[in-house]
Order: sequence, then structure tokens, then C-alpha cells
Amino acid sequence: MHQPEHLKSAGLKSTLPRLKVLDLFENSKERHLSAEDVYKQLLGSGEDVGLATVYRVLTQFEQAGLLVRHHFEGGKSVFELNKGDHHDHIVCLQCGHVEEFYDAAIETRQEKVAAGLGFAIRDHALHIYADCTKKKCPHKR
Amino acid sequence: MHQPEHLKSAGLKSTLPRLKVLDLFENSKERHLSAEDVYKQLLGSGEDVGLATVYRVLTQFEQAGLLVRHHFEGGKSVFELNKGDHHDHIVCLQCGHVEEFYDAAIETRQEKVAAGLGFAIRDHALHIYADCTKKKCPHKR
DNA sequence: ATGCAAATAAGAACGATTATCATTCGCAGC
DNA sequence: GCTGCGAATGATAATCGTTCTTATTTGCAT
Repeated sequence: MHQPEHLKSAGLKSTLPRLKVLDLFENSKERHLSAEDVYKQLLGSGEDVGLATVYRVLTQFEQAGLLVRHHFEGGKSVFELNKGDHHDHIVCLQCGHVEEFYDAAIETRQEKVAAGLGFAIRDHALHIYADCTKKKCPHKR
Repeated sequence: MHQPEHLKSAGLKSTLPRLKVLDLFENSKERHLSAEDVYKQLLGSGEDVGLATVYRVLTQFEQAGLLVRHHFEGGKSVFELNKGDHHDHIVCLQCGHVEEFYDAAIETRQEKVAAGLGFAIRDHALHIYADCTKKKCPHKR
């Protein structure tokens, strides 16, 4: 792993905390992590980063376009690697796992509706909160 | 205005703060109000209610089905009178005004997508953040 | 009117996040 | 490879929205 280029092109110095956070997002099982998730996972790996630094780095990465921030219910911000695509989210009410999906029909309908009301869409968020219908929820929190 | 019945049927005593909050939602220009909006408007009207009471009452009203709570970006909860219908929201990025809409096609597509992924929808929120395309944004903050 | 459970107001407490600031680090220039 | 300086960090205080605690007040059935 040598993403220093990512950081460099974003105008950010390649520091240890930043490399660690980026690495975490690229190698973690869960794509969607909160600031505290990141902080705890780093501590768990023996890394010594401050919580304040985690928040700072996440915000910088968001501004640099490396991460995308989401506001699901529950108050806390959740981040994921920016794959460049747009997608919406289903949040499992049982385990908190976040599934992604994209539906072209929904996207175009949104544009139509907004245009009809005299708005130009800048951004949107579709969050579905649902129960997994499989017998046992397959995702562990 | 005599909504004591609303309160009564919800199992809530008809107290002054509760009546005032309910009245505010029924007579305010903006349908969507945060706890602080409610608190400030009441203070402005010379009413003397505590902020804690506002939060308590809003939560009770939500549980009683009188109000619906929304989580837009920005962290704070926003409430509106429960009209019984479901609708989604467009938030004007200029003035913060919230416009409501309902699109059957979007709703059905959501169900299909969720079912296809093995989820049973419990709740969902579609928030569109957009710019008003009219020359001057007609809504004042 | 009286009493008591329920509701209130004020402020403390809380969780998530941001700001402050002294110390440390990355890295360009020597 | 060393130096120096501005940027980045970590510890902690501060902030913001919200909830909890508790002593006091209120609605309302009697």
C-alpha cells in the first residue's frame, strides 16, 4: 500500500495518521465507518492516533474527494471510500450493515420531480431502513 | 383552537406548553420546525416554556403520531405535523425551505429494489438538496 | 377546595464534533 | 544527512444538539 500519491494530489502531506486512515478504508471489511469506528479500529491495531486527528483527517479526505460522508439516522456521520459513482443506501435495522444500490429509474424520476417543482438538484440522499428477510441476519456488527 | 381532544386521545394531559407547541405547528408559516425554532418562536411570542420541555413535548408528539420527525443534513431534528400521508422532501439550499412531494414510481421502485436485495422496508427517507431555479428564491429563511 | 400523579423549568450531563494550543513531524533547501 | 519552518498532531477544552435529574408546579379527579 502506497497511496501517498492520492494524498499528494490532494495537496495533503503524507503523514502517518493519514496513511493509516486511508489504509483502513481500503482494507476494512465494512465499507462504511464512523469517526469512532475508525478511531477504535486504529487503537485496536496498536496505532496511536488522537480522536481529534481522526475527525480532522476524515473531513480533509471528504473535502479532497477521497471519502464521501453520509448522515444516516442516529446522528453520527458515516464515511466510505469515494468510488466515483453515485449510489443510495439500505441500512439494516438489525445489524447496522449498509448495503448500496443504484436504480436508474429512481434517479430519473427524481430529476423530473425536482424540475417540475422548479429546483435544480445539487445532491440527494435516499436512505432505506429495512429488516433483512433472511432467517439470520448475515452481517455482524 | 381547541385541540385538547388530540392530546387526550393520545393519552396526554392538556397542559399549556403542549397546547402552545401544537398551536405553533398548526399556525406557523413553515411546516418544518426544529426544537430550537419552536423554542425561539414561543419565547418571541412572550410564552415562557423551557427548552427541555420543548424537546420532551416534541418527542411525545412524535410517539403519539401527532408529529413526524426528519433528519436532514445539519444534524438537528426537524418536525412537521403528521398529515397521515407519506411524502419525501426537497430542501432549498438557498433559504432552507422544505418542499414536499410524492412520486408513486419512486416508491414502487424502492420496494422492488429492497425486495431484490432481501430486505423488507420499514422506513425510508429521500432528501433532495437543490437550488431554486427562480430568479429570486421566493422563500425567506 | 384537596391531593397526588403527572408535567414543568432550570440546569447538569451527555455524546458527537470542533476549536485551541503547545509540541512534534514532514520535507525543501543546504 | 542536518536544519528550519510551516503544517500536522494529540490532549484537552469548548460547543452544539439533546437528554437526564430534581425540586417545584400543575391538571384534574375527588
